[in-house]
Amino acid sequence: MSFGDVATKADGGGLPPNDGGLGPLSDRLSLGVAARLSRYLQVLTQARKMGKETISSQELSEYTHVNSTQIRRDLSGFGKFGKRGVGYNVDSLVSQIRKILRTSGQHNIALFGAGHLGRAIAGSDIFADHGFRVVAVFDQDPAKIGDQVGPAKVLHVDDLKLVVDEEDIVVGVLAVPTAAAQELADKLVDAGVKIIFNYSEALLQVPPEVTVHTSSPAVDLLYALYFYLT
Amino acid sequence: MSFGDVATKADGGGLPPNDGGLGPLSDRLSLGVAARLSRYLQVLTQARKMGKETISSQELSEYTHVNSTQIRRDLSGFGKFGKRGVGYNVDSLVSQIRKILRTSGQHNIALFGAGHLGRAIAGSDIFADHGFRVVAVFDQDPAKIGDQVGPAKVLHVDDLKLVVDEEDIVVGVLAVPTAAAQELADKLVDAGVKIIFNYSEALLQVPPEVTVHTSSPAVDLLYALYFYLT
DNA sequence: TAGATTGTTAATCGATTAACAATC
DNA sequence: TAGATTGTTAATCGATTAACAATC
Repeated sequence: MSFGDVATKADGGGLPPNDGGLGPLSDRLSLGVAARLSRYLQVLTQARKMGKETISSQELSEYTHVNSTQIRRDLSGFGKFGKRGVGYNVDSLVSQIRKILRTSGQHNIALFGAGHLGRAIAGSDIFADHGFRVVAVFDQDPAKIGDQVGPAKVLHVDDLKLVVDEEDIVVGVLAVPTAAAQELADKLVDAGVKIIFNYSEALLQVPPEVTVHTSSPAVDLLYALYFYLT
Repeated sequence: MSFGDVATKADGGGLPPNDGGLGPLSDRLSLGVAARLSRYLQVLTQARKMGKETISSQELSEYTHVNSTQIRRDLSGFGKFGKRGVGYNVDSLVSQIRKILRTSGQHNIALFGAGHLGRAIAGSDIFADHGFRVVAVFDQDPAKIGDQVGPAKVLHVDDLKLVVDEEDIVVGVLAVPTAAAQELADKLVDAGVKIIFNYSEALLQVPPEVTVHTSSPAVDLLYALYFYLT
């Protein structure tokens, strides 16, 4: 899909071969690099919360399951962030990676569904720690409208378009039953959201310019289980 | 960086050339293959629920973001599951992949945390659809003990070891605050759980024989956002 | 048949790994 | 210094992709 196309474009055909790994010429990271950098960021953010000041590629490797050589390689492509014999400064590495991923700022998200899952999401730090703010919660149940959910009040779906516009919302999170997901995805698309984070099991149909990410804990479990069983 | 040598080796190696891709000789799947097969399974399971009888590699590709050629390649390594001009039978592909992943049976899981997230997990089909059954829920809050959460009643932590033994539980899910996660992970390890699914942000320390998977929705969002922003 | 889609080949690209000099 | 860890090279392996004959 849209991701597939990105991959082919990533390092465009016949570019100058002397450009090391990732010079400033290539304006877009490869899918793999972007995914791994995001992963490092997660661990670094938490390590910082725990008061850790430096971290080695070996430690990062243990938490991310990414080979330590590759971590050093990924990072050294953008600068010499580490100190030999010491490791990487957690704070400064967080800023560097945020800069590389261009996600230094705050991003507003709209959440659909004020059930258990929606409340869990709105009340957690998981998104907040990475600069995502739940600025609006919607639910189709009229009884829930006005409820306080995390930092926001539950709004009526009819207000969606207005809020997306006003709050400059790019990401929509679907924490609703599978049966309702497609209908609400359509509304999110219609309102102008570009990224949909789907916590239902529905296989969503969206236009090509919209990216869907479906959460799949069971898939991860199956995968882990396979390696346990063999 | 051009490796002309690779080309010469491609067919030059002295190995039996007729062993297709993945004969029965290789007893363990590579990480990548196992991950992708799990992914296909998720989509197939949902497609089946929706009444779909056949699916093409192209359709699977759209939902999984895996290249369609690679899907055909992954599958053809284990047998000729598809029908040219038609696609794959959803039902039979589900069984085949389950067989390959050796996850055809039921697996019991223990859930820690009877808050919003715990209740959302216990009440959803996400795990159930893939053969995972929440057989026990634990919480440290005495007030919650005895509560009905999804299909199970909330138990006291002291019963953990007993239940893990009796119910043959291999997987533990942590849906608890970050501050409590390490302590409970220790208890799960002590009780004999081999796979921990961590929904907190804690960086868990566990012995090498235990696998930790930390859920990271924000990481996935950062990643998606990068490609939207660039 | 005619259209669609698999199974497979061949080529290229990116990931992985070991090893080690540089250096904090 | 001595120990640790980065930054980097070189080699191999697996993933990705286009293309197309086979065949339903």
